[in-house]
Amino acid sequence: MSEIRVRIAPSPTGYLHVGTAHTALYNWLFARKNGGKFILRIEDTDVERSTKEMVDVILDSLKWLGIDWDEGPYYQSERFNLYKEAAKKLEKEGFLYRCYCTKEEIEERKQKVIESGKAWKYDRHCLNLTEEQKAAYEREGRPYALRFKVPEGMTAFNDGLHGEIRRDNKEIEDFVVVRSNGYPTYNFAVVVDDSSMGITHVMRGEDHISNTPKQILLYKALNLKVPEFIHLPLILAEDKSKLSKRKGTVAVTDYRDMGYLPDAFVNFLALLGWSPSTDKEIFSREELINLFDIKHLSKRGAVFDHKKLLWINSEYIRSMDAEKLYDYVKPLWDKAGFDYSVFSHEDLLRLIDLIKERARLLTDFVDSASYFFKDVEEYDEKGVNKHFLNEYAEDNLKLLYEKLSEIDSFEPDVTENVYRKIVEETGMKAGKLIHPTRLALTGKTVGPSLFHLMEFVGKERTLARIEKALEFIRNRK
RNA sequence: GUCCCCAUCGUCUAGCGGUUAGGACACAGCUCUUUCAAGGCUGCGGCACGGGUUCGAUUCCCGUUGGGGACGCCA
Repeated sequence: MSEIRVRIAPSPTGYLHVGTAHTALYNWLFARKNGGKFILRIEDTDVERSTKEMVDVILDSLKWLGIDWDEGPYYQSERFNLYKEAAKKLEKEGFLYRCYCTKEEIEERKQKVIESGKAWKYDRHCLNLTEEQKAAYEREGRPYALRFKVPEGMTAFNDGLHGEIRRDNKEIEDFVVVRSNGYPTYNFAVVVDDSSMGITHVMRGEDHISNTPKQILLYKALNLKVPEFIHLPLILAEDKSKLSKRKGTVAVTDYRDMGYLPDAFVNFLALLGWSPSTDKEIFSREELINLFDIKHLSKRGAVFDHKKLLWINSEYIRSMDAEKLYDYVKPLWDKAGFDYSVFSHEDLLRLIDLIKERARLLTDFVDSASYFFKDVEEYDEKGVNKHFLNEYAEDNLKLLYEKLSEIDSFEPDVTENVYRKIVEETGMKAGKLIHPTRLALTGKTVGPSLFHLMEFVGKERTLARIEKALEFIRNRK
């Protein structure tokens, strides 16, 4: 059997869409599983809308996802000769004809047909031109597009997921192959490229099913080998329609910026429309590659479930070791302007271990951990009412200040011992000491184990913050 | 409107003629606990409908309904 060659062919008219990332991933897994090649091709034949910036974003997104390519990126804009040649050949052999219709002319006729309640299909106006008319148009210097003359008959293919899909050619209009500006259209460029790149399996979204017969017609006209087609179900928005910009976040870079881990994101994407038939949910890349199999693809579109993504992400964060996490977190701390020079690297790692138990997003390492690096600016309002403005908080904090001043080590068992002793001696509930302290030290009512976080806040800052809290309480009373 | 695709808990899914229809997320409750998470336990909840085929259909076939996609000189 010959080598498997697959590709992803994003269009640089926007960011890398999660749907594109999804098909990229499946193609990549398929190639890696079977020792094939994964090729990247940039489909930039739409010169009006394609930009270099988007090419960079797409490349960055793929890299972030850890989806590496073996060949490319190829740019369609650099392969015009191939298309030109193929078009010339097709025209010479009578598969194409020149269409001089303008957009407006077509639109006008289209409207009429639709108003009369019929389905529109290009009316072959230019196929039926007389020689005189053609000559007149040429003399006029009218630009023309090249259309494919769709023959009568039936076009069928065997989809790797859906089985046989057939379509009456009557349903297919004479589609444009080369635009009047000389650029090839998608359907044409794809065929030329997939063929010349030796693509054996075309795995793409099922929104391309309707393009496939057109492409097969072109393969046949060009006398080329037709690849295998596998049409993947789409990723759906909450309302089950195709996921789009309007319906939520679709750019891969946005997920990166929101604090998702690439491995978690890939894990989530992999499970959207494919299942390894096990009870497991968390898979390493290697496992995904080993388990990936077209037989276990789903045919129905899958709703992008943000809650599950979040859960998977938190699973990854919790099980990742601190050193690795540090690489992701450090830039975020820098960006937030945190001064972490008071901590040694080892301390920072232990700090990460402490925070990661409760983190769901990488941004949580900033949002719910600022008190390790910065002074407490404000207190949670509900917490103030509950833990500060009562009959015991002030006295307890005063007492704690005193007792904590007397110890030098702020290791968890030492500080905890201070609290336990007070509890023992006074018989009060530990919570009456712990909750006010937490609020004083962090400004929050939730967070890691108090004695563990206290270790990192340290004696000096702990005492200062208790003092500040006492002042706050006095002012509020 | 025409053509095409799809159909198991709210969501992602396992299932490939005989199962108490399994798991995960979410949700609810309990538990653990210095808070919040995490963890543990429990609960809620599903084969769209109607015909066949068969001793027997979630599973196979047909139809209905529902959802989605494509109908560009976008990709």
